[in-house]
Amino acid sequence: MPVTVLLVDDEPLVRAGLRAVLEAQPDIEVVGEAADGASVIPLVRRLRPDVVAMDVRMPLLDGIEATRALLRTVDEPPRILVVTTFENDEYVYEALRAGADGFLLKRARPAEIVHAVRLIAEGESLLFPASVRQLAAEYGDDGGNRAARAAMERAQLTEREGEVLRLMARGLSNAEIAARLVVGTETVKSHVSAVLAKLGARDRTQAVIAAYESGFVAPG
Amino acid sequence: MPVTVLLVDDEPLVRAGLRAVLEAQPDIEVVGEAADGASVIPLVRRLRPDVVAMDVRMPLLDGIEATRALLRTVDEPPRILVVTTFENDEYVYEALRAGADGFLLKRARPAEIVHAVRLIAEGESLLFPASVRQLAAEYGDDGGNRAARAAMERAQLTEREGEVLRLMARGLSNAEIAARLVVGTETVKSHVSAVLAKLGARDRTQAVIAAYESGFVAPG
DNA sequence: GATCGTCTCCCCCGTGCGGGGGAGGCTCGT
DNA sequence: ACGAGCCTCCCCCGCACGGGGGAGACGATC
Repeated sequence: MPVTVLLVDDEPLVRAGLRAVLEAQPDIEVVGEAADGASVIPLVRRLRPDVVAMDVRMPLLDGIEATRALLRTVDEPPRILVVTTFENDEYVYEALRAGADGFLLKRARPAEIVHAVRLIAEGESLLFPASVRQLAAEYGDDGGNRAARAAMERAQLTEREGEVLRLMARGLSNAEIAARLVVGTETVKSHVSAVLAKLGARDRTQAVIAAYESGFVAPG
Repeated sequence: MPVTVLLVDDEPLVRAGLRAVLEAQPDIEVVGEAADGASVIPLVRRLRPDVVAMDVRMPLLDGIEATRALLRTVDEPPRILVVTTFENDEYVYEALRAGADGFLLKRARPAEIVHAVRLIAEGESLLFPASVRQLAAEYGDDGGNRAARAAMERAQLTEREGEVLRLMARGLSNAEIAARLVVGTETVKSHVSAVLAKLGARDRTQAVIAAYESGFVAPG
């Protein structure tokens, strides 16, 4: 059975584009569309899609609130893929925090969009804004430093959060990080939580993966 | 204050070599030597070293038993760095399982030995047999495939364990891995535990780091 | 002076994780 | 036929982890 998708975006053009891209796949079926966040809940109840591809910025009810509403009011809620125009959209982090499962740039290539929908449908998380990896590619992966710095800015990690992520990527526990930074473990937990939210990671392992994949830390 | 080290090895030559290498560092001090595992406990009680560099294969009491004994009978036990001649020494995994904090090949370069002692003293774990990284370097890092395969053999991961590690390195939880492999979560836990033990990793995060560092999985 | 962001620390709470055991079935090699 | 290794699943258990809140202190910015 195919993956069923509900498209939610205020721009018809975007909906049409997504539909075209997704319907080209034999295993993906677009079962409905909505133009604002408020229409989503009843549509989801009726259509029961596997995945909701949802814009963050919409009239009536934005993607964040719609995500919260879905997860709160619908049992067995669909997986939620947040779609956005802007690379550095803080609303996206809000949405991820609200329970969205993934992140997608509208300018992504069709193959990436399809890939994202499939991954989400499989129950996995897109753990890092695709933009970051793109960014690393754009910079030609010159060894990681420029790309890492840019990725940092993209994810808007503070200096302290960056330190913590680096230590996480060396395998340290919260307690060890606390000792190293000479602060309390509760403080470290705060920073770790902030890092996870900003990277869209579910746990420290995913955060470390993101650190490697983005070039924020380099292997070897 | 310097890092104090106790050397435990049945070969005087090895002890002398370690002493020479370590004493060359201003911040490291060798405070004692022992030729067998049985002598270790009283020496540790008296000298209270920060780090014990211990051979695995020794007369009277081997490194594994000595490690267990130390951790069981001494309060505030020292950090334990396991030293071995053979790259693929299953005794080492036993020792790590018994509570040793790190792993070191006798043929390692002086700088690596010093680095290992410092890391251990800082309270961190050497999470992956240094041999694996060396190995990756030996193979010239040809993209990771040959090195990864060799690293696999080095760590003696079974096929299933390799699959599990790969999924861990994609950020999947135990439950997600179980779903993916169509087995129970308890089974996945078994495999994960095996992977952690074989890699000398403390948790899945360290295992994933090891996977990246060894080239077992490639970023990008 | 007020506001914002960062860093620091605190509470409660559920649960996924990992260690410690064990055990049965399977294939393979001898 | 037997053991070895692997895969599978089970038990109990403690704890680090991560989410959800909140709050005070400081500096920069407005």
